[in-house]
Amino acid sequence: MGRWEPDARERLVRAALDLFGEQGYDNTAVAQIAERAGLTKSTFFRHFRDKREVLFGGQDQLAEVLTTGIACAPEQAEPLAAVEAALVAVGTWFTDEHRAHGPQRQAVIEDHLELRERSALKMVGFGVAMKDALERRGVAELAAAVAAELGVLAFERAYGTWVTTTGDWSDVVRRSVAEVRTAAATLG
Amino acid sequence: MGRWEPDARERLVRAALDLFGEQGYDNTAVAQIAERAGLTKSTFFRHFRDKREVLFGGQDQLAEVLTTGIACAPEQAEPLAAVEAALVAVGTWFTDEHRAHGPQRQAVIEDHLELRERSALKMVGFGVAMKDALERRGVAELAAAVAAELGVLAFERAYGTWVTTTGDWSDVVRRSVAEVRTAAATLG
DNA sequence: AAGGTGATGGGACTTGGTCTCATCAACCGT
DNA sequence: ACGGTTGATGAGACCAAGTCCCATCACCTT
Repeated sequence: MGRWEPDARERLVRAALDLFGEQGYDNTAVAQIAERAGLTKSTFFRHFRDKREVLFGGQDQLAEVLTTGIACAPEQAEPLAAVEAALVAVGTWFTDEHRAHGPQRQAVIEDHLELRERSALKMVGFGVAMKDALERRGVAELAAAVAAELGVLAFERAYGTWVTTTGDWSDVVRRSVAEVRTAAATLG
Repeated sequence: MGRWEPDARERLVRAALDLFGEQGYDNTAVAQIAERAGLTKSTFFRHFRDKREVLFGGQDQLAEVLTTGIACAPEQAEPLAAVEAALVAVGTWFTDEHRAHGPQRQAVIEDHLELRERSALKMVGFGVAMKDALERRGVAELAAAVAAELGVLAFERAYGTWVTTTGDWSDVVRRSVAEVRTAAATLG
């Protein structure tokens, strides 16, 4: 295991969040993050692809959750229903710590272009994951793309309200999907 | 104007595209691009925010085209119709050179994560631009978000087929919007 | 006790990106 | 024609991100 203390990855995340809050994202060097976590720059880059990723770590698992969530949805469920099921399933992945650090994490991301960029990429990844999963269910390519895109939109909106309220994730996300669905239906 | 030759920006773009094609994106240093263009690293970064941006330069204008395109759409046009009008208007911005370099540009972007990341950010920007423009027309926030998102989807699909065929942009994009619209309508 | 494994430390190295100052061409008014 | 202004460029120092390679140490297995 670790050469000294365990949980190196989590220590790095916590150190990064703290330092970003204290002195800002740009004024914080990777070496400094590692130092506070009792590690070194080398180790940081073994755990995270780059400096940005420390704020998005683990979101790759989320794509898997979405994929299996759609795959395991009831067979007769229409595309958006399957998407909704998958988004609800994400709730089991959201930890309390996630919700606690949520706002401050979002704040850092909001005012740094390179972080919004990474966020955008993650969202695209979610969309692709959902689209592929839908197609594996037999949904037509175009319909899958549209449903996935609307799913991403619903997810973003749900997450935004979830981190700023006390509501239950499943409630929030179901409401969000319903809103997006009716909006899409009453569009053309 | 320029100290020596004019069109420094375009020369940089061309040099970058050539070098990326010859030796790959990662193996090409900014200094090298600048050198081939008869300039220096300093000048490169005066024209482009970073190395990636040389492949996406000018897309900020495109956001403006979308914004004004939506603003100038017929008043009684529903959201997606306004979006369609804006997307069609983009055709006047697409140059022949754009279409010529399109495929090779896309190829470079496709297999470099950092470039797909930048692309994703641009798309988000287009979405925001369209959403804001729609809201300024009085469209409800949610409906604007949905229409904008579907617009981005239609745009991406249209661009993908446009660069690989010989069709007219307005034809391609109108068809794409129509497809997305019916797909969205027959979803829930 | 000996060897293997996996994570870490450490440091050299490349390059993206910033910053500052000097330079030079074109423009403008006199 | 002359001198000052403007704007883009050149040059180089500088910092931090990210890569690479190898030594090191804890832990586990045999």
